[in-house]
Amino acid sequence: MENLSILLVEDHRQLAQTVVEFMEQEGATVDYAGNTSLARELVQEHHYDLILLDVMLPGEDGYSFCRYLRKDLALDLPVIFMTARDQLEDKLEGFDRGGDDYIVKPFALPELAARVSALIRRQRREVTANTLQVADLELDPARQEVRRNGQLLKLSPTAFRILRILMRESPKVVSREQLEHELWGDLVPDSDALRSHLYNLRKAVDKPFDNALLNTLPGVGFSIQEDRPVAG
Amino acid sequence: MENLSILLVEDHRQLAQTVVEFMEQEGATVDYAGNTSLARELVQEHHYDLILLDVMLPGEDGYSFCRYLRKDLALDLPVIFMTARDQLEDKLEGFDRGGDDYIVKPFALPELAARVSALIRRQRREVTANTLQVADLELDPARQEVRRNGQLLKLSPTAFRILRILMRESPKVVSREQLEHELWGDLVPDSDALRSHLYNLRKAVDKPFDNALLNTLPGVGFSIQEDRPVAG
DNA sequence: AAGAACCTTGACGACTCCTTGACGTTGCGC
DNA sequence: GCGCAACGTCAAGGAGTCGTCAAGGTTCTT
Repeated sequence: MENLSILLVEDHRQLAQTVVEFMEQEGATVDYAGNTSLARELVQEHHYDLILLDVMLPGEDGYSFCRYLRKDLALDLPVIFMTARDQLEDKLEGFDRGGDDYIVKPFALPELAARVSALIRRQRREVTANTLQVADLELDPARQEVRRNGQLLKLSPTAFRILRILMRESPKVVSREQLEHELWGDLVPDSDALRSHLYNLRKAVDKPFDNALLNTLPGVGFSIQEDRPVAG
Repeated sequence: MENLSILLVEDHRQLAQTVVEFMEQEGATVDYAGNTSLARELVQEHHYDLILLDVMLPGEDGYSFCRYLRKDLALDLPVIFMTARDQLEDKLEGFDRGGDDYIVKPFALPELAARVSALIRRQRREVTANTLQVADLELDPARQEVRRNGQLLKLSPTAFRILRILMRESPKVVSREQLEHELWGDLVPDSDALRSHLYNLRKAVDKPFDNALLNTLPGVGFSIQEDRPVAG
């Protein structure tokens, strides 16, 4: 649960506070919205690893908000519905709208935490310690080794973590915010240390080779993928 | 559920048969094992998309089998525990051993099916559609890439956002107010910056090609679509 | 205790992007 | 036809971001 960034959308103040406190105690950072209009703003401005979503909300309901996430924003982060509605049709609707899990109130907080972890682990491809591969680049999480074209690369621990994030997300673009939060949580360095790490990472991964795999999209983020042709 | 290959590990004959029949009726192919030694053989010889796993089995239990899958075989396919044990510790153990979901007997078969689908869709990264398409124009939000006729276009972040909105709404016309609000919220620039962005967008999207896709409807808004008939 | 590895910080130039404003063009109402 | 408003075109300026790299300090190893 470390350095997870979670958005909680829930109109019951009491329950919301309980969940927030528990999750933060587990090491997550939690933003809270009591309705979907605030949630819509938050979701456009920040990166979240997972969303906890109540169904019955004032105004727009949770189902509709989930659909908006999937269709309009094309966000594929895990969504867990949390609701008192335990009818089969309600659950089916939740999954049908793109939800990943559906937990009925009242629930035990540790179970919620376990479901969150399970979804994050799958999303981050941490179910097994299999090696990640992008083009001729291989990362072995168990051995803490990175090879390119069979050749072992020497990376600092932080550079390794960054590369691992970029590779598991490949070919998606990873925002600076997401990287920083996953690396440091709430303790992001004052100055722009990420730039230095990226510089060193590039030096190790791309410099000794012909084609670059690590791309910068100015103002957007970074990605690792083969042959991103530069347009004129 | 089409063409899914599922392994069911369950020692209760009656329940097993019910689940098999339901899942096959939904279009899946189901192999069945009443104990983990058979399951171990099957899993090594065949590919499965997902495993439905009872906890209490003769001999080795489900937890242990799941652990074996993850650690020894390094298989990352989704695993759903199906069991009558509803205690919190049991559930936590299930997730802790690498399970993706945990459903308590008795359960409704459609709910099981929904959970299976949700896990498959996440595993395959099919949670969201990955590209928007209008005519020969394709936009991939995750990669932050736009192609026309297969050719990668270079767009500024704002131009990209505008195009994304227009393509999402296509072939509808998007008003200037809607665009400005979605781009900047309440902080719309003093001068008419949108005009510049549209100009640059057009330069990238339409200029290098024969036919224009980006249309202006004076006093109304903008749209992106092929061959818009001239209004009378 | 000495040394190595590592992370952070700061400086600098280069680059990108957004805004702004100027000017020409189109189109519609009168 | 005229005038106004909306639109297309384009360049310049400034804010912010990025690549580069070295120095200092902390932690870890030996």
